[in-house]
Amino acid sequence: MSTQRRQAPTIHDVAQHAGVSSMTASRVVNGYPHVRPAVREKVEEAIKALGYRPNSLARATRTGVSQIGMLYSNASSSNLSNYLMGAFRQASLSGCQLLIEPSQAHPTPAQAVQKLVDAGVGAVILPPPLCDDAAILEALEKAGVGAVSFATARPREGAPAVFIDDFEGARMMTQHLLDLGHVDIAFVRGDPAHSTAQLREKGFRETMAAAGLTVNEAYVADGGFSYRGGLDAARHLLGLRRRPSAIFAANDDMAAAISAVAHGLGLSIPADLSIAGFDDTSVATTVWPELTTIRQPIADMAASAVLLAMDLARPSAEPGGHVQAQLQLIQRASSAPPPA
Amino acid sequence: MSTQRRQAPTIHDVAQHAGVSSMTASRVVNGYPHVRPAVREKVEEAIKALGYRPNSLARATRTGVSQIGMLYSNASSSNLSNYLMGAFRQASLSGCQLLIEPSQAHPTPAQAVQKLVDAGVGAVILPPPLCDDAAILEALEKAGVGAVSFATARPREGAPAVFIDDFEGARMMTQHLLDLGHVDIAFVRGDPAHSTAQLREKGFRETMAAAGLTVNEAYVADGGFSYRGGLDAARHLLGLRRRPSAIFAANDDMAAAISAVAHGLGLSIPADLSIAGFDDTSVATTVWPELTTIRQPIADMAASAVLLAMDLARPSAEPGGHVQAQLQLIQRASSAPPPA
DNA sequence: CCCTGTTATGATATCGTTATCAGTAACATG
DNA sequence: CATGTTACTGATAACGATATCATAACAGGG
Repeated sequence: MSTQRRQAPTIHDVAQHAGVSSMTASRVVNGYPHVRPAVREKVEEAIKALGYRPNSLARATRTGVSQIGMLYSNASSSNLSNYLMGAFRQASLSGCQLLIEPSQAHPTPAQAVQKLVDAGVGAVILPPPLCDDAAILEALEKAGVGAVSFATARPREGAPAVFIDDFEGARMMTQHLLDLGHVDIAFVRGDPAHSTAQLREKGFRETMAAAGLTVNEAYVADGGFSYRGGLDAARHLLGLRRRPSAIFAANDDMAAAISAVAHGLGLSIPADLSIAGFDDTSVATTVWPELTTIRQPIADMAASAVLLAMDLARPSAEPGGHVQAQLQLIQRASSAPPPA
Repeated sequence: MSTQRRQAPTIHDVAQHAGVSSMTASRVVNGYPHVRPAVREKVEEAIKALGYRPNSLARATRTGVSQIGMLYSNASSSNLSNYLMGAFRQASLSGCQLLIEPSQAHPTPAQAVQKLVDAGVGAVILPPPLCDDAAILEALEKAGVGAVSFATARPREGAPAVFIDDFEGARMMTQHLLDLGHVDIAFVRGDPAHSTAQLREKGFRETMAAAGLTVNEAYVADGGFSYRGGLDAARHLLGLRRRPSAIFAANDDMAAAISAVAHGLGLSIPADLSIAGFDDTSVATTVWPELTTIRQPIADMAASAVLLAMDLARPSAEPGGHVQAQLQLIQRASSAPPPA
């Protein structure tokens, strides 16, 4: 019978409790100036006492923050949950409404963008490869809708973007394998059409060179970023007379495929072969042993993208900044020193 | 310079355009009765002409729909993006605010729930195994906060729940393999502590029995729902003197592991061995060949859960209903008739 | 003392929507 | 014809928050 639902306290309750007007309470909540320290403290106590939390929906109606459009493509599907999670969490906090649109649900990406524009969004977030699509960017500019590039390999000057340093990530992983003592390191590259793939390969090659090692070209295989391609690459690399002691794949899907082939050949991971991936998608912790990989803070990046998009949606839209996310080397069980 | 941002039309614009009051327009938008057909039509034309879309945030402030809490656990991580996507999309449409909380970020799940209660949510959505946790349910009832069970194997009477029929899913898949002509069908079961795992095994056994086949107990292996467990199960099953012609794994992770082992043994899939999974998680389309599996409409289920939770959060909360989602057999390249 | 300016606070209007209630018109009933 | 009883419609007031403007208090300069 104790089903009395606690009504969430409003800013008026806080104001009354503190003996001030709701406007003053609002100023305290938002950290605005022109409030005497004594009053500020009194309001803060009231907030604490009542457990007040601002209602971001109501706030948004008044401040008029418009809707933010967000596209997603199947390509990033393995990281999709993190992408969505980070974006939605931030949207909730900031009280903005997120319209998500799967770009593959439309004949062309441009139509997906158009749908969002028609829905009245104030800005859109574009993941690759849409963020590098000149036609889409032009259409958005024409409609007066700002765009935030997400995880683009080539941030545009003067346009807001959130991205990682693929080169640096590949460098970190290559260095990790070198530090373990590996010398015969193979690389499975992604789809060379993606600038991301090029940067990762460059990071690998330059780090090897910096260590004074020459890259054996037989040790560089194409994997096209897919599991299927990874299978083929692994069969080639592990069938060589002189096997590499470590394989660095440009993404986790390919690394998982390499793991499968290695298992099949009776190789023990990581005792006989070290494997490294990139992205830290769910497959990295699904396969056994779990993959050493490079994690991108996708959720944080998505949250940043939402904030940038909200800035962009304001009438006083400034060019907006760039946010570069920090990468992290996640060392798991798939990498170890080479066999003696 | 064409940066004029289109102000989204409001219901007042619609009303003015149609020559009625905004209240009448609101009634039309919400499908309420007591509007003359002629007027209704006029308003609908205005809506179309102006491209009006209701502002769900503003709507929510007035209707006072509170926040909905949503927990998630790593267990369902492979379907996490669909879970989040469906929930957030519905929350956006309904203008409710979703607070998501990773249960593994707290020492005990009960603390995660408490955090949501303290935040003032009107109801929470509980995925397994939390939805079957008596202590948590009791704590929620005490706090006067309703709970919606998500994907529970045992929907509680009188409590809202969204679920699938695991038995039926296993039956569908087993029947699919039988229809292809398989007789020697092996089964890799999940963690027997999960009621889901039990139901799936039961579905397999009863369908085999219904076809007049006795299940060879050597063909039933434990996989514990993990890739690692799937590897062991596959080594056992594929090492038998008389190999099964098809293996049905109780989830996709285990099926992927079976695929990896089969590749290693030089078996061709599906020519030499058919493999079937369950859940249709991302790994099902990552591995090659892609897995035949059972898809749960997780996104739709999550959307239903949000709607149930919103009903529950209303002061006039009714016991709330049960929603059983439809399963779908997804036939991909990993299953085919047995070798001649 | 007035004048001007700054800082702190509150009153009021407003965001886009819906709940509530009052009012009108039409129609049926006695 | 008087009198309900409906079906319809709109005016007004909320929801919870902030923007804007007005006001009060106090300071310093003339």
